[in-house]
Amino acid sequence: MTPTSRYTPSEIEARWQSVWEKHEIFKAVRSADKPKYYVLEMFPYPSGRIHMGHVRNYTLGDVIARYKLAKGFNVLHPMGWDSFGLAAENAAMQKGIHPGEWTYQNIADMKAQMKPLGFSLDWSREIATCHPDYYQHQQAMFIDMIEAGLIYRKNAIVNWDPVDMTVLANEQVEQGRGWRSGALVERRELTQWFFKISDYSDELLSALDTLENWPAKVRLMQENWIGKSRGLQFAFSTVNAPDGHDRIEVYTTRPDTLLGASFVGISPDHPIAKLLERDNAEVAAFVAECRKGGTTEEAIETGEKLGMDTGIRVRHPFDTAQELPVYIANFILMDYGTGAIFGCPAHDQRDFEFATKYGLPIISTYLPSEDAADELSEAYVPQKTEKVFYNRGFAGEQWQTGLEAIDAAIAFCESQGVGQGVTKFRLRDWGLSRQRYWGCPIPVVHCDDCGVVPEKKENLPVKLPEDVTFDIPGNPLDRHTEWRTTPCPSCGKDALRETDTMDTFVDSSWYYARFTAPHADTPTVMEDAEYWMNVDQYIGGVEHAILHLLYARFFARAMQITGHLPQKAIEPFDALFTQGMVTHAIYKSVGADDRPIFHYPEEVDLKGDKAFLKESGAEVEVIPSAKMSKSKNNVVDPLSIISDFGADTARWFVLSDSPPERDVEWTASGAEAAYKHLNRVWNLCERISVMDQGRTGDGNDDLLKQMHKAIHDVTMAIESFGFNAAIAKLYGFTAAIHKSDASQAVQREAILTLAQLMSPMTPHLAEDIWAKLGGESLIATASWPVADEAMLIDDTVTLPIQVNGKRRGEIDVPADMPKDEVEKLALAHEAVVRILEGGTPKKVIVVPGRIVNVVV
RNA sequence: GCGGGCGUGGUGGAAUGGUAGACACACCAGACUUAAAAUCUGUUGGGCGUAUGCCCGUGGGGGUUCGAGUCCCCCCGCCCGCACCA
Repeated sequence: MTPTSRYTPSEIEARWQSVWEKHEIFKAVRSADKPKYYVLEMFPYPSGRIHMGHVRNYTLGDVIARYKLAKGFNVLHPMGWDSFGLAAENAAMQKGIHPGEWTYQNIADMKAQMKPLGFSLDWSREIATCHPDYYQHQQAMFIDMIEAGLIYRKNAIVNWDPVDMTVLANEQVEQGRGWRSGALVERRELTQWFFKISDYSDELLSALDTLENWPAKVRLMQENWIGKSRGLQFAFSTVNAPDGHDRIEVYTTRPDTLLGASFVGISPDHPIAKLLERDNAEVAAFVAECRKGGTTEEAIETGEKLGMDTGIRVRHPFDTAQELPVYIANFILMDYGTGAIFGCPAHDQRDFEFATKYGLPIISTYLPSEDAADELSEAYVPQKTEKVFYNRGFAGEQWQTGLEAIDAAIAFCESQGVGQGVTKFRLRDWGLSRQRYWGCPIPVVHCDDCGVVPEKKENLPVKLPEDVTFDIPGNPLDRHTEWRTTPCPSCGKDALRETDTMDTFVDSSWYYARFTAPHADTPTVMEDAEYWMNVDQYIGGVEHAILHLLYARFFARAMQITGHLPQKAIEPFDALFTQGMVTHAIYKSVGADDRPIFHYPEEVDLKGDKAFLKESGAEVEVIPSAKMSKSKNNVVDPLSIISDFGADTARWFVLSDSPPERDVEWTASGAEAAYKHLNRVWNLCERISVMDQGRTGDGNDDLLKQMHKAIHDVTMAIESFGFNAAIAKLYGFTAAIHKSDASQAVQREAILTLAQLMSPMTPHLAEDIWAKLGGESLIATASWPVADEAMLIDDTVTLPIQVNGKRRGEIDVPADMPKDEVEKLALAHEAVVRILEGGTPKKVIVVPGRIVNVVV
């Protein structure tokens, strides 16, 4: 049979997209009589080009959105642009274009590239964070948050990126380097704005337990990042210390090792160290050395413990005759705990190394057993949950776990007036000031008389000036006198605007809320937020597990406090899904100068698992599956895939080959296979559409059963994010229709159902089949098919028969046959009879509908 | 170092504790064709004197169970996150 027409995705995809657009199928309108469903994919930075990662991310979201729409939900599925950021300024410097012009052009380009993919997006809600329509509301909320005490200014030692010439938050420093520039981060003292996220440490931590539909991995990463610890804070009294320092406060999570203390260490940034530094050249030199090394990779790798005896001594709180030396040590951080520790070399490897180096005593407080040697060759550091023998314990039993001993030690110390139990967090306040142009201006004014004054709300937005240049390093706002000069909102005198802008993570911390009322003249509208929030399903890369997702959780709380979000939105993302990357093989050869040459996929021919250059025929090395990267030339451009095969093929393939949480390898053969399959479905539709309508055929019930099974299986698979499994079922169902000899009516019903089940993945092809075979209205608005339970039950089942757990045969029995009859049949099976040799089995296990196991 | 995850054919991957390898790729064979492409059909975990039979097989070793890829313990390997955090 020859098809009367060919599958031409370019034609049908454009056609259906315009139909959907015309009918505003995906426009979300609040409606009291329908349950809502909010699907959100992490919005993109407008680099100007979409990549396969975007295609995968938005396809996953689109499958959910279209499925939920078919299930009768009022679906909100918006898209926007995370469009402030450094790349625009870099482009401005390199190409002499204004960052805004560059950004808006990229947005237009990317949108044009996304449209052909046919996502069910409500473009009427599109937002761009760099637009004053968006950031004026961010400025308004900033002012509210200052008033609510959620934002403050302080002098702080900050991470300074010397390449990007800006401050970075702790979260943005990776291995001592800037997360974007890769430059070694320096320390600078600046006056900065901070969000009081640390006030919410405990809350952000405990609320993680409520996020049941988040990946455990992400919750754990946040838990570790927040870093809660319980310990004892107390003071050593000093001997011969400088005036005003008759005590040194320390914090420890192991107060049970207090009797093993052999020294006190203070940070090079500790006030005492700073005091000594002033009039002691030796100390000054040492401290300078520590600071220099502090953040370098080298220092972390070698990890050499450096210390310097200050000459100061402290008294042990439980044995005042015992005096401990006070060292300045390079491994003690000023911003954790109190910036001072006591060292217990017996039970801390780092302290052990330090004590060995400087000849300090090593005193154990607990041992693995009562008769264990008290001389240690390395620190003894068991798990806190392990029971150990306390030879120098001072609270509780001699045999107890570390945890018990710590609790007992805190209680004992508190009762003796030596310090108190304290809970500390690793999470620091979020520094949001950036010395950049292309960000949301911080809406405050610095007045000589009134100090720091928030801008009046009626003066918002504080718009970025357009007339700026990037020919000089640094922030152009600093040198824009006209823009900077403004009347003080409080006294009206000439004053200066703040020239720092906000960290772009602020922009992405509330965009999900803005989508619920994207054109409102307030940041949010309560009724809309009340209706649409929370995001029912959020989808994005795991790389945002800490930064973005923690900030957004904080921001939702801050917005709730300032009246911009309802209480219910305090955790804005009900369910989170983190998808894997799209990877591709790398084709590599070695050039004349021994340098690797990376070949583009289109430059090589694949023969089996080997690859040869098209030009020369030379074999090249195939490095399996790595993240798509421009430098490795293993990038596949979605646009070329769409023009070769169509959007449906691209969508089908990224879903089909791997579970969505795992990486998927893009292969040319896989993409072609997807295309071939869609062609088969198309041809099948052609066959049925020209078939004689009066045709009766055979196996009608059989095909209908397979159809209901497919409805059931595909629905279950979609519900559980098993899109690859759903597609496997769809392959099977397609083959069943293909082989079927059923009547035209039944085949038509089957393929219409197939089209519906495929429609979340390949919406254009599905729509076309629907139209061709006379489906009612549009498939995009059709209700999801429901499996008939009665059709799922088979009359007869094939039961495998095992003897001692090994399969020896099978029997076909009616599905409702009683257990004892099944047992009789099984025992009569020739393989069982042969093995039993006339004996009787010890036991027969019949699992109805599943298996029979005979134990001999 | 701490925390988490993963390990199944040539490949990507399926398997509510119940027939391991669904589905797809690749390979091989066949049909159609002058030929090729496309399309269609079929085979494909390993082994056994070739079978409607048997043995082995989910990183390795042990255990629980009538039955383990799946649950428990130990080990090995790979991946990810965090890390001078007191």
